[in-house]
Amino acid sequence: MATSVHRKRGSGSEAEGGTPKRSSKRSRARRNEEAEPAIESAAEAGRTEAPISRAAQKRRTRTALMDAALALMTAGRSYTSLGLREITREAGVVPASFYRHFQDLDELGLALVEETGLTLRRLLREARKAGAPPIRIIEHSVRIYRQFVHDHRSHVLFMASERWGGSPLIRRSIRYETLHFATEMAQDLRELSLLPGLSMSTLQTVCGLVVNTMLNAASDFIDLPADQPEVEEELTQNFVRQLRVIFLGATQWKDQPSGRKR
Amino acid sequence: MATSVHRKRGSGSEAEGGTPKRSSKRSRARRNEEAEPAIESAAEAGRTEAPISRAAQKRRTRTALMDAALALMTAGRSYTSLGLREITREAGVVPASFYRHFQDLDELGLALVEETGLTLRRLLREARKAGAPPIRIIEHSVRIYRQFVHDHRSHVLFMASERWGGSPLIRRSIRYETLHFATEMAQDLRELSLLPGLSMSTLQTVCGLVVNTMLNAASDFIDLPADQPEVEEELTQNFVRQLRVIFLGATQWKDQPSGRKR
DNA sequence: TGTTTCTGTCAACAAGTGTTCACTCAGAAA
DNA sequence: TTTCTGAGTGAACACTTGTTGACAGAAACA
Repeated sequence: MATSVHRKRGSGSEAEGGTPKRSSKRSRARRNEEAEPAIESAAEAGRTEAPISRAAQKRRTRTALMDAALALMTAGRSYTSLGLREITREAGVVPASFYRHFQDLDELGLALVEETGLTLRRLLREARKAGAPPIRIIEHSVRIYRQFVHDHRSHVLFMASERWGGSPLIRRSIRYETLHFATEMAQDLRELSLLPGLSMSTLQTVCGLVVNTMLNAASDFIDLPADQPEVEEELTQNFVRQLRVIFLGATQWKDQPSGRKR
Repeated sequence: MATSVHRKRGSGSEAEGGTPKRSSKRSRARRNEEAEPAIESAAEAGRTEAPISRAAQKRRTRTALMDAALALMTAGRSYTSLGLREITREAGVVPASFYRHFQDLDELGLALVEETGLTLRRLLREARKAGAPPIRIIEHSVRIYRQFVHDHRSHVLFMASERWGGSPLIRRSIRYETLHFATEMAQDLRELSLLPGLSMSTLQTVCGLVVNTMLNAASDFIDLPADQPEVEEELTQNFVRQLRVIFLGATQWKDQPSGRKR
C-alpha cells in the first residue's frame, strides 16, 4: 500500500524529489536517478481490492524495502553507499516508515544476509538431491550454480561484494554464513565419500577455497556486458578449470606428512 | 603548508567541525570522528622553515589527500562511503583544495589503485630476486607476502575490499591491476620452469586462482583482533594449505584432454 | 458496537554534502 | 626588481541526509 492507503494529498510527494539543477553533482552516484522513478513493489500493494491482513501488509512493505536495496545495488551501487532515504524512495515509501521495520541500515543488511543464506542452503539441498555422476560432478554443480547466480543475481551480488564492504556487522554475518556453507559442503563431500583420504579439517580448508572461488566467479559474472555471451562462456570455462585444479589437488593431498618435516 | 601558509585567521577552522549533538546520528559512521582530529601530514609541511619548491609542495598535499583516504579506511570505513569533505578534513586542507589535485573522488581512487599496483610489482620483483629453494618455495613466498601485507596494510586493504566495491571505474582498474599481476606471476613460473607441463593459458588460470586466494587471505588478515596471534597463525596455515592444494593440483594437471570428450 | 493497536504519513530539524567563486600571497619567471 | 602563476582559503550555494514527533485511519480486538 504505502502510497495509497491514506492517499491524502498527491501520490508520492517524495519520489523524484526536486529537479537536479547541476548535472555533475555527486559524481559517484551513477546517474540512475531517473532510470526507474520507483519500483512498484510497495505501490502495487494498495491496488489489490481485497483487504489484506495487517501482518501481511507489514511483511510486504518490509520485503519492498529489502528489494529496493537490492534493486539499487544491481544498478551498480554498493550497499554501503546507499542511503535510508534513497531506499525508501525506491520502495515507494516515506522515510519515516523505515523505522517501523528496521532500526538501522545495518539491520536491513543483516536481514538481506540471512535471506541469502537461506537461499544458498536451498541451493545445496537441491544440488545434493540431484544424484551425482561421479566424474562429471563438477560440470554439473557448476551448471546448477550458474543457474542459481542467474536466478538470484542480486542476492549473490550483495553477498559477494559486501563481503569486504562497509559495515563490520554485515561483514561478520556474511563470513559466518559462508563458513556455514563451506561446512555443509564439506559434510556432503564426506557423506558422498568423494575425496576419501582427507581429514575433516582439510576438507573444510578445501571447501573454503571452493566457496571463495565461487564467490569471486559470481562477482566476475555480475558486471559483465549482457550482450557478449562468449565472454561469459570464457569466464565459466575459467571457473570450471579453477575448480578442477582445486579438486585435482585435493585428491592428491596427503594429510599429515607426520611431523611437518621442520 | 595547507593550514599554515597563509594562516590568516585561526588554524584549521574546518577540522573538528561542530560538536556532534546527537550521538547516534549516521549510525554507520563507526564513531572514528574524534579518534584523530587531523593527521598531521599536510599540516606538518608548513612547519619546515626551509622554503620548498611549489611542485614538491603540491605533491605533498596530494599524497596527504591519498593518505587521508587510506587512514579513514584503516579505521574500518569503506572507500565508497568516504566523502570529499571528510577526506580533506583528515588531510588538514580545505574542501576546495581537493579540486586542485583531483576532479573527482573516483580520480583519487584510481590514483590509489595505481600506487598500489606499483607497490605490488615491486613485491614481485623482490620475491623474484630471492633465489628460490624449489620445494619450500610456497612457505617462502607466503612469508614475503605476509610481510608485505603487514607493511602496506592500508593499500592491500583498499585493493582487496574495493575490488567489488562502489565505483565501476575503480573496480575495472583493480581488475586490470590484478590481472596484470597474475600475468607477471605466470611468466615468472614459466621462466623458473616450475609447473613445466602447463600451457600459458592454464598457467594464467592457476595464477588467477592464486591471486584471488591471496587477496581473500589478505582481507581475512585485515580485520583481525590484533591481540590474538594464534588466530592469525591459524589463518596463515589455512592460507598455506590452500596454496598447496592449488599447486598440487596444478602439477597434476593434464592440459588438453584432447577433444573434451563430449 | 466502541476501543485499542500500529503502519504509514507529513512536516520540520540540525547537520552534512559537493561545488563554485573571488581572494590571497609565496614561489617561479621576466 | 616586477610581473605572473596557481595552490590553498573562506564563504556561500543549493541540496540531501538521518531522525523525531504528532497525527490519520484502517485493521484487530473487546
